[in-house]
Amino acid sequence: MTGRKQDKAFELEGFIPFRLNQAAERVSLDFAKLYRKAYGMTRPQWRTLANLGQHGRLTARQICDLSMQHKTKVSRAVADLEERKWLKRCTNPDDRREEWLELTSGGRAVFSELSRLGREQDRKLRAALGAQNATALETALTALENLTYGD
Amino acid sequence: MTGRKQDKAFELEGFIPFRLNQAAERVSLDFAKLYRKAYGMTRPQWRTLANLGQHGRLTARQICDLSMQHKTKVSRAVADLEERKWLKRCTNPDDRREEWLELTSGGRAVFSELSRLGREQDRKLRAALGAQNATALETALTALENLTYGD
DNA sequence: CAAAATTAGTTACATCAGTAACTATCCAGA
DNA sequence: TCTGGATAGTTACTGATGTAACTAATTTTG
Repeated sequence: MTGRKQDKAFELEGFIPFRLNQAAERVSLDFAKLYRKAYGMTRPQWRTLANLGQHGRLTARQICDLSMQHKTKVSRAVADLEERKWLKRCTNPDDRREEWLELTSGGRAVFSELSRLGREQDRKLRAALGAQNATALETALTALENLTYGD
Repeated sequence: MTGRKQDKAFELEGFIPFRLNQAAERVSLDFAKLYRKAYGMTRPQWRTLANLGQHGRLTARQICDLSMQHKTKVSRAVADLEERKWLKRCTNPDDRREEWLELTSGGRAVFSELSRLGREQDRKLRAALGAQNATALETALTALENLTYGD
């Protein structure tokens, strides 16, 4: 007497990984449109710039680790940002395999403007969620960040 | 006296859209590995198959709407799934632009196995989070799903 | 009822991503 | 010090993706 053509026991809508993805996609698309339209930046470029803006001088390797992006993505993002004169490279004289990366003043200006817009989006999101839901979300996100169930 | 090279006022780690993305990426990567390794499926293929498994007969347009995927993704996913004999197409005689899509018995078997694995991952995730955090997350996700702040 | 606009779905083209292979440099051990 | 192995970063190749152009069928409108 159970459903024949549908597997009623599996509902995408109740599946946490699915819902998490939908929510993240929706929320981050808004911000992606911003940096894409205003500065013609891709996601890896924004993440690279943001890490340099936040942490100051880093190597490409450190950006990979911090942003959990593949090294080819970072390599290409760095090349693009350098092309736009938003960052400068400098070989580490003590280990000439590495390059120190730093934002130029132009890059810092872009970062400053985009982080202003980011804070604004975050504020709007929190307002739309309400204080209680925002807190619930942060609690849950902290728990997710500390998960090790996959290992 | 404020930081010169870093913009202390913007911390990626406190930015909800960023954290949501990191969490979603991490969680869904685990399941993506599963359907990729076990069945050589891409994400659009899995989502297409899952929607057909859950809802029964659908048109490509309906799958686009339900899964919020671009029509070219769905078109390609449908072609691939048909190639593997996991779905069959049938032109709607009342509107010959549309095609009804349905899983074959083979497709239903794949869906059944993958949804079993999905439920298992969901269960593990909830267990790792703990009941309280899982509830907080679901509350927050529901709130996010009902957001209209972007419009 | 014929022309124009709309809709379902596919395909061509350009861009973006990851895997693996590559260069250059550094380090560790015989 | 020389040789093998590791590491930072780039690039060639291949597959995935979105935009826009396309075909075919339907609906709308004058």
